[in-house]
Amino acid sequence: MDDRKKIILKAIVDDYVRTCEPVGSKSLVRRHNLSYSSATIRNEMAELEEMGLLIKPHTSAGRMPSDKGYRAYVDNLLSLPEIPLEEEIAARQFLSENLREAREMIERTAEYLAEKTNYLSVVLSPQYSDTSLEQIKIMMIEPGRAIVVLVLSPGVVHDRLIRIPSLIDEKDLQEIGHAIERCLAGKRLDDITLVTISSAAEATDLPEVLVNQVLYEAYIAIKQTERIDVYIDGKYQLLKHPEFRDVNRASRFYDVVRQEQMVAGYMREMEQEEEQNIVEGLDKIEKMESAPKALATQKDRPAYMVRIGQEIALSGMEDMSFITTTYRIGRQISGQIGVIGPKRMEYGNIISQISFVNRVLCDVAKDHYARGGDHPAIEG
Amino acid sequence: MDDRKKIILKAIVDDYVRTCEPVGSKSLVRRHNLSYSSATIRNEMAELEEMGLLIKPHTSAGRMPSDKGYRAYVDNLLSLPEIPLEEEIAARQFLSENLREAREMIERTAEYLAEKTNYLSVVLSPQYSDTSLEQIKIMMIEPGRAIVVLVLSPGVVHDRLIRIPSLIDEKDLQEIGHAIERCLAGKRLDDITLVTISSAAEATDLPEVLVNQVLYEAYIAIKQTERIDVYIDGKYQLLKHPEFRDVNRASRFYDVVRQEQMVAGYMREMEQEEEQNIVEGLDKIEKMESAPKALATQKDRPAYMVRIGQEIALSGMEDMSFITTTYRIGRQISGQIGVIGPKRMEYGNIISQISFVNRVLCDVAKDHYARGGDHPAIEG
DNA sequence: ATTAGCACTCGAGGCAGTCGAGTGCCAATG
DNA sequence: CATTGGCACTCGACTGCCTCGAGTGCTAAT
Repeated sequence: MDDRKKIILKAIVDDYVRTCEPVGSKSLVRRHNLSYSSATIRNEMAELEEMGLLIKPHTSAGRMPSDKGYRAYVDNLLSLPEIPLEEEIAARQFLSENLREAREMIERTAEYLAEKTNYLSVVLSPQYSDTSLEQIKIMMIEPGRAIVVLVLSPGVVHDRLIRIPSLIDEKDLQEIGHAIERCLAGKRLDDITLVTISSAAEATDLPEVLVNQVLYEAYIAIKQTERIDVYIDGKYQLLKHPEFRDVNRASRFYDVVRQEQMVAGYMREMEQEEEQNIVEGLDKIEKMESAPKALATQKDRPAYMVRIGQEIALSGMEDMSFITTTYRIGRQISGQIGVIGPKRMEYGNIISQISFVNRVLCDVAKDHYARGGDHPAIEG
Repeated sequence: MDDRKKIILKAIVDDYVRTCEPVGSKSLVRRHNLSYSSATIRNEMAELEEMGLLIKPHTSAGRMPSDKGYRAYVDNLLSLPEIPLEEEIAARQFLSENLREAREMIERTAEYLAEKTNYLSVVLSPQYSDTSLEQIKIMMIEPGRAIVVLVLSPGVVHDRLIRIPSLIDEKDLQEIGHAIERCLAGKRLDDITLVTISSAAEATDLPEVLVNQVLYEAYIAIKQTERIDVYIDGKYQLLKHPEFRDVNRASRFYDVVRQEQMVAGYMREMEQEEEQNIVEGLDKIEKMESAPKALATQKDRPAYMVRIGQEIALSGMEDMSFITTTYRIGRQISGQIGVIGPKRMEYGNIISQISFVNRVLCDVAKDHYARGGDHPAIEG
């Protein structure tokens, strides 16, 4: 593809993204001050159409990008705007202000991204690979009920209410708790199974039936920590985009979004693929080719993935584009950030934003975990 | 208003709710096999219009109910369908299956209601009036961080991560925790203030600066338990209703819904009013008049409130109707259940549903709190 | 290789006419 | 005297027709 074709394709995509209307040769020349006549453009357009990059809604209309056209645009023609410093300061402030729990950080990330992009944002809570259980405490609430508090190695805390046999009293529970802790503390989550945990039973003198039930509940609580939490924001703003005029289309889309766990699962899959692509991508960059779906940017800057239309393997999303990136906090913690919008999306801008947010989130998180107990003094 | 007018008004509202189209005299006669001619109906309609119960979009169109028309319908003409027994069994099952935390119960209530009504459902987490603090435990996570676990009198558990001075070690923290518990246990939440809690400082030998900070954080954690959690479901189904064709209208509505805390606050207000109305309502029922906004049904059956159009004091909701009811679990716990839909709403059906769900929720909750530690044994 | 020019296409928008489901009103009626 | 049949009128929805403008592809000239 020669340079002129590239310029024209880029111009068409840019215009179409702005206006949502098929763009014609004449107006393209006018709007971009091109140094070719409209006839030339027409010829080029015809060729681009033959290559499958453009489509015409009907004979006498202008052209709009096909999925393949967007693909080419994203892979080769993208310009990524810089995020100004004052915005960085604001974002950092927004994410870190009055921060207490990791959950809030994730929620705010989703909120910020939705706000800035006007599309739908999805942020997955961190997954902990190679994480181990540091502490486990069980506390009596009342006869029959207790709370399990788990501390994982990167300082993450989970808790869950459980039911226990009402015969167990506070002292018994303490004892069982200590037994479990002795048995599991320091173990990797993956290594904790019903079998490992049941060995804790041997360390107590209490009747096995009682202990076993507590062990089982504790086990469930531990496994529960691996659930992915999904934070979605900006659901409604999408309605403002013209492609959502069609109610059926909108409904079909929202039917997918409702199934948050499915979206989350899909994002995790994309993460795997992204990792592969980074490797391939670096490879290709050396050979001066272009990476296919993931653009691994210079080291230390986060990579991202773009899925366009049919490429999204979630039925109901065929008309959308999905941009994701993986955030990593230290080695153990990783999660996903994503933006979903119409195919007619401001790719450059969104990719800048998502990479930017990724970076800020990591910084804030590191800060959060590092910062000790320095804290404003008590008032009143 | 004579009986015939009532029949006609009811027929018009029913038809309009079904079709969303102005209903004319002739088709009304046809559809309902009325024993009057269309001319008679026309005369009656003209009078109903004069009374402000009906409106015409233009001269030669049929009539549709005005806000006041809906009001009259809801207050006097409603027929409340019975919920069949098998649905009751299913609902009970759905709400109580594998239930661990109270939160899940509320979430599921919202889900069930949205599913059944095809409108938007809002459920507020319980508020505890006259609640006291039963236990408070503080546990060290790592230097600088701890978790506060609070148990309130109806067996409700809250927790929150806090920051503490990193100089404090596990033993100190225990000591402070016990001091707080001694000082606060059994106290009503309303009676706990920064002053009461700070008296706990005197019970320890630790440096006041350190203790004060923990006390402050614990205080925040306690106050935090009074936050209202809002569970909303069915946001998207509303899009399927024809009144949401207009994107601007939809956007305006969603702008309100996004502000969940505002909606929650408004529902709490409605609760107050409902209580008043029940009293007045009972009064009026004795005098054989009709209650205005809240229809206090026979004792033990829950009351509900209906707000129609302009009556909703949330700007952006003028085109909607809002039905709420208060659930009460025992004396101390109460919360709100609501359904929001277009004014053209199946009032009878929704009111039946919402009252029904209220009843089931209460039953399940009582069950949940009563049930001891009887639980399936450990497997594996 | 580029471009000016021309014939052709197609959707959007404006206009007139028809149709159907309404209405209000009046005079006839049991 | 409440009810009803009949009639004239209204208005939105639909249809067909026309024009306009922004496109296109193709060809011949530069």
